[in-house]
Amino acid sequence: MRASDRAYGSLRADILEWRLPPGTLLAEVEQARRLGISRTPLREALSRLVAEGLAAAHTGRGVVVTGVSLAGVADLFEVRLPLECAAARLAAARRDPAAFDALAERFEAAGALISSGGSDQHAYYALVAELDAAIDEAAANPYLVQAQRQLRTHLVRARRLARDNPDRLLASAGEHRQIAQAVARGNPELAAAAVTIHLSNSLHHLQASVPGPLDA
Amino acid sequence: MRASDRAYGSLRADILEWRLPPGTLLAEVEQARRLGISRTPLREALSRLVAEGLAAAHTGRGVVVTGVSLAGVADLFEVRLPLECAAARLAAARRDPAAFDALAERFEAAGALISSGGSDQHAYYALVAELDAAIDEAAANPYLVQAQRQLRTHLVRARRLARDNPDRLLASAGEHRQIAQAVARGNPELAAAAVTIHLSNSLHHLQASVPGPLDA
DNA sequence: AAGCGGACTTCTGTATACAAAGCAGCCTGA
DNA sequence: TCAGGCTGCTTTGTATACAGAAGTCCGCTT
Repeated sequence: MRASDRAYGSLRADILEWRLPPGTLLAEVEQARRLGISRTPLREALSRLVAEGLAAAHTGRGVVVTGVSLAGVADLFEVRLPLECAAARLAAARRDPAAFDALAERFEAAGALISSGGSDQHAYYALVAELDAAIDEAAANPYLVQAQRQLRTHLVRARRLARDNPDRLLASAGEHRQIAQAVARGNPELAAAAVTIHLSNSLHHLQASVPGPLDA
Repeated sequence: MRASDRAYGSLRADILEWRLPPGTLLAEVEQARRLGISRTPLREALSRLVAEGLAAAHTGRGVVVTGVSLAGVADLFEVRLPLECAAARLAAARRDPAAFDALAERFEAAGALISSGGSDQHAYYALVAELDAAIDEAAANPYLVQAQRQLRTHLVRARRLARDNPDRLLASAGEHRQIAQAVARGNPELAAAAVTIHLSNSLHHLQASVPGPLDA
């Protein structure tokens, strides 16, 4: 594996998990030393982060980790809604029913686990990622996948703005189950409706649980 | 201006205008010599092209210019439709009426110019780009703008698959006028409908006028 | 004659050295 | 005392040299 790929993955994970919080200056020599590589591959990693919107280049001062604001989250969902709906519609038309039936059952089990108090938030988000991946695969559209990937990257950071409580997680599991079921049944409009409901609730929860906006 | 930026812009324009046709191998040393720069900034330019989807990295063999296929165009429009509709809806809700009234009039004038036989295809596409930019600005959503930019890049190349005739250009001008009018009136659903009609016709024209698919 | 193996060639990936540009801090002059 | 400019220092941007890997071509073997 290339050093620039490792650097990119490492920095990306650090930013997504807030180990490198917004506003952090990513100086080339400093980060290169930290990751044990030279400046050349590090620069490539940084340019990828900038292209992705996770960092911004300040002329003459290096790149800084970009911020996540509440207004930005609203913008994010304005684009997510039509895109996720389109993905769900396509997936419903082209899906393998068995795969989405299985996912629906797993979301039902996850709901039971959450309500019994034994939930693992990390595992739950991994399951959500599985559903997203299954929809992407069923939609079979590289342009859609790429656009979704960009948005989901920013979504991961936005999640940290809200503190998920068990109630919301339980509701979310139910909404995801509905999405999986609709796709499994091959009903595009039902799938789009389920996605609309989920994203609407998700955004509302985010906006309601954030104390104050964080700067950029 | 940085050398890597110039190289990126130059290569991007060369690919979009088919001076570097699909399948062309972009060897680092060769391109660096051609552009009069060293390999380091050239590599950065190439990585940006790869991230954008205009080139693909073949391990051990450099990067090659990606192809445009008819199937790819269908995928492209599957994503364009929901995204452009969303942009039109947002623009209709947030627009400055005067700007879009002016654009509508210019499309009407362009239609008259086309039907009189004095059309300039390049100038017409520039006008279309102006409408796109106005919608982006009115929508005021950076995530949307970025996603659109990616798709439109590929669209520019796809246009070369079809040979535009004056009839299609005339119809296109009318459709764009309808979009501009709908946005000017502040009617989101009307704007989305106008966009749907335009994209549907546009894709149909593309698919009907292409003799055979080009490989990747 | 055809398939396989090895060495050569050429390419990318990485490191480092150099140059240029921006910023900060300080000094000087009014 | 404040404004302006200058110096030096840090930082990025670029070039080049080196190493590793992959592909290719030729020759050998079967």
